[in-house]
Amino acid sequence: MPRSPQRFSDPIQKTSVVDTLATKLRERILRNELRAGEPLRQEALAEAYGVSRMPIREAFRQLEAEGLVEFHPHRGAVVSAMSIEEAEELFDLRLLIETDLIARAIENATDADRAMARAAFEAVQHAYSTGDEERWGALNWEFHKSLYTASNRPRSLSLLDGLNANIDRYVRLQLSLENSAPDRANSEHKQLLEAFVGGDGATAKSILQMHIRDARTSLLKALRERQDMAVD
Amino acid sequence: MPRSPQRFSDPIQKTSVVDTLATKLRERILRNELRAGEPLRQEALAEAYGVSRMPIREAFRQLEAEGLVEFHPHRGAVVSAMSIEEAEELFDLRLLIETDLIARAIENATDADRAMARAAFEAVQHAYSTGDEERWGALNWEFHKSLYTASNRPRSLSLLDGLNANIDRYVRLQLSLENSAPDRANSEHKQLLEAFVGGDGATAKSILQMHIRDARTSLLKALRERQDMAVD
DNA sequence: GCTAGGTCTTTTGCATACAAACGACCGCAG
DNA sequence: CTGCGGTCGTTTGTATGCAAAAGACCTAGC
Repeated sequence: MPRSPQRFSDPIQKTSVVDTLATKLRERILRNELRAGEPLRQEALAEAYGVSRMPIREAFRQLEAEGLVEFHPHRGAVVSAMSIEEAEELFDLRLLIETDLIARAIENATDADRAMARAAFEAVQHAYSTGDEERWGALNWEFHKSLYTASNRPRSLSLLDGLNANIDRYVRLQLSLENSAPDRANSEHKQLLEAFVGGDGATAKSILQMHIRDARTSLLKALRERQDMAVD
Repeated sequence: MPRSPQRFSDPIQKTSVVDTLATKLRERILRNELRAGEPLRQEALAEAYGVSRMPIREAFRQLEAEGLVEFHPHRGAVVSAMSIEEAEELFDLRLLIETDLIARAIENATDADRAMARAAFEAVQHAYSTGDEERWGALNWEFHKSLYTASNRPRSLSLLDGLNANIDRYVRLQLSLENSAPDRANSEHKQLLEAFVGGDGATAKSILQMHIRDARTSLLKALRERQDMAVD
């Protein structure tokens, strides 16, 4: 029942079906539309997206590697569980890796890198001031990444991308519970940008450390307060 | 041409075909039997393993997520490239994460954990003294992991597992070039074990730091000396 | 009433089939 | 000789089909 001769109405379609599916499913998991523990039926999803089960299965494998899905032989895939412990652990990993990267990045940063960081900063600010929460999360992460690109550490960056996706599940949950988080984050971002542009590695590192710790603390607090409805 | 009624002669077969394939392919990549840049033909591998292309593709996705394979739409999969820069980066990540974990682990370690670490240590020693190089690598990693299990950080551990697999490609290359690496590693392991068992977090952390840095240095040296034949 | 076993249904796992994409080769024109 | 376009072979991408596993339900025996 799918299979129109040309599969997409959108004329330009760069990515493969599997990647598209992975992106769509990932987004639904992050939105908590597909809840933790929920079984992912291959046939049902295939029908919903108008594809066969094969690309769905491959997308599952990808999401499994990202940690968003668990795949059990002969028992199918489920959205992976969330827990406060995991959130803590994810933040600690971010803390370690990001603070290391920002120091390296500052060593190598050129004017172009600093300009990019400033632009990314302003994009977050803008989303923040217009109250575009949906975008704020993504732009927030883009800003952080802009501070690390000059480190020239592709592997660490893609690892962080993965961590961020996982953390995003918790952050979105937090945003749905309480709204104060972006306020502090945004004021801290300004300091962070200044330190980065100023080229002071040690200061930037300690501000970033504080920044991530603050985010961690406020997230955990929010999650604990609504533990019942939030995780599991 | 595959498809005998029951697919495996070996009576007990816990894992799915995809996992088995992923393991076999991973091992071949680590052994450098499948060299960096080498294209992985689905049909050829399927025939070689007596399966169809579907599980092969799924195994590719898994290996891609582990960083051992690159998958390009409509152009197939190739064994991912190696580079000295990547080796450096991987070691730096290990350094960050492992030193953090060992401190946490020492906080929580029980007698059972310490006993496990000692047992793992002795296993490496044994492989070392019998010159069983093939096993030394795996046991070496098992020993390291035994120092971190008490940290109760499943996510970090599986992340490290992935890093280790990638590093293993380089380490095996090093071992094929020169043999001195395990000597120093083994003497350092003893100190490491003592510090861990002694419960002194700061000391253990700094010994581990040195240990990983030494491994990093000697690996990079070996790779640089034979850069031509080694990477790429 | 509760457990053990058996059948039926659902769902997965993998094989196969076919269409579309890519790349190599070849001829042709400049 | 070189660059360009078309054709063919190879390889990938995805749909479909079928066998086997897992789980639900139902019955029978204790």
